[in-house]
Amino acid sequence: MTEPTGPLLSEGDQIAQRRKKLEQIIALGHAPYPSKFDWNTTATEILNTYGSFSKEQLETTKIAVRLCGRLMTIRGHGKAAFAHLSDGAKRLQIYVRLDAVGEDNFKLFQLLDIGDLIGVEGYLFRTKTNELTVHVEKCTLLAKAFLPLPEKWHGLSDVEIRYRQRYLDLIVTPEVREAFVTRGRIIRFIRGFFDARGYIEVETPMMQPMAGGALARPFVTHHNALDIDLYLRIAPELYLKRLIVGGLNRVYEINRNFRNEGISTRHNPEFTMLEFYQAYSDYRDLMALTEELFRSLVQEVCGGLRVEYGDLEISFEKFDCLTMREAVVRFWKNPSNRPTLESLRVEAGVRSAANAHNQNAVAAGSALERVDERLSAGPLLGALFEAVAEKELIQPAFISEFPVELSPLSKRNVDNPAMVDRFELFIAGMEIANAFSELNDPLDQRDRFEQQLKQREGGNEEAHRMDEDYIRALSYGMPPTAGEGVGIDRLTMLLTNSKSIRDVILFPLMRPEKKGSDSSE
RNA sequence: GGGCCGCUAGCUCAAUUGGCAGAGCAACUGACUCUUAAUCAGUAGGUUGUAGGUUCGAUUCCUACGCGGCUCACCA
Repeated sequence: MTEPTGPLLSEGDQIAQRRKKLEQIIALGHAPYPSKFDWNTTATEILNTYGSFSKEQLETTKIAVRLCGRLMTIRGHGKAAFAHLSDGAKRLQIYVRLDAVGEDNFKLFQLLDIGDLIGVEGYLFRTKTNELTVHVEKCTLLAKAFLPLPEKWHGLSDVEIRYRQRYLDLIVTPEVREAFVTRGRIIRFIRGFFDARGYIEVETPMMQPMAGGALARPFVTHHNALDIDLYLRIAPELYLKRLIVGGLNRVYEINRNFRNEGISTRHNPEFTMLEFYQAYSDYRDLMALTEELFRSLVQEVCGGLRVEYGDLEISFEKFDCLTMREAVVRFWKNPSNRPTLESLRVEAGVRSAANAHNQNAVAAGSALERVDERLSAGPLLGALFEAVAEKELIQPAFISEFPVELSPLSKRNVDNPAMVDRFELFIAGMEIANAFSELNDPLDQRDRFEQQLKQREGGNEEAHRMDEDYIRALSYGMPPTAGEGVGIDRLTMLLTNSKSIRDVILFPLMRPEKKGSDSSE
């Protein structure tokens, strides 16, 4: 026979077989790729509606159905066959027999493969084993699958293929579909939550002449007509606060941020953030709002306030509230050199704590992370917190009292200007949210930017840049405002019990697949 | 970027000290009109991630590279 052309053929014999079958189907007079199937129900709908109907009920009231989906299994018995049809969400069994569909249609059915998309019409009945099944009277090919699906029993377990070919993962792994359905519900719930509270959803630039609002390295791109470099945003923060200046007193945005950093189970270069800003409020107001948001969200999505996360059980019934200093003291491992709350108020105390911590770290081998004692007092406290406490914060905990050096956009604490009015929410050892009272003093903001510039000159590529227009905006007067960011991907991980961020991002960034070999073909 | 691990048929996995590369599912041929991991009989399917090296002989040992996973660093 003449060899069919095309790149697919080189991938294996099964593809050639399926192409041949399609030729035969066409020869039988069927359209290979019809544009429509006139369905009136789905597998999910049938199972929901008639799942409780008895055999007798279905016999007396013959329920006619037309549905379509993907063939997931076929069990042939000569002149009859059972198969399962998936609508994406659920599978419904179908029963095709020669005397019910007729000889021509049965020929078509015999040319179908697992993976094909088909439509069937018939009526519902229950089999001997009491499974709700469609007694098919006619089946139609809607699209042929040339590539075989992964094995029906073990499914697809190669994670690389799962991420690279997510479509395939979605076809054969029901939990994956579930996770992304949940992600959609989470985002929808959040929108409803803020809409109900008078917030306006806005969209601010993803491409910015200067990447600000966070401390991170940006991606660079170029606009040809203006001949300028642009940065993919690392945060929407400074734009959202410009809107507060403009009188949009409550705004939120759910959108992508891009950070040119490493990839891990908790980091994807593009990730989704919720940011919201509320005028005439401070960070304490947001703490209350955050608790309310999380409790109602978890209740809605998980049906209760306790969720399983790996080996952990997370309870959203109670949110802990600690200062950074308190957290360091509480989770300090070695009782013989544990610092006191008071000692961590002053630089000397922080330094001796850092020194003691590093001694503990040496004693503990590689189990404890060391801190860089060259840091100044504020960042050193932050480093101590990360090394000592962060991973221990399993149950929801607000951490407050951040050093000003770590927070160039936050308002100083009235009583202690070395600290800012800020909190972060930690759950399962992950930072989930970050909020603060926004710095609205343009002079202080300029000073903070200057400090950042010095760090940048010192080689810190993540330090913030000077944003003159942002200072100009603040100079028109910004009301006292509180703002918060919530990492949607990590939140989704928690609520879908996913241990990798890649399991909640449909198409996580992967190194491109290497092209098949050389130029000789 | 560092460390550790993995890569064998379309999929899921085997292969003894280095000695003919196998099974199940999927596919193909045949039987079978209530099966559900359908069953039964038979057939085909491989440059063992890539490139080198050691060896009479490499899936197995060594080196480099590629891709991925976990982990550490950085961050959210």
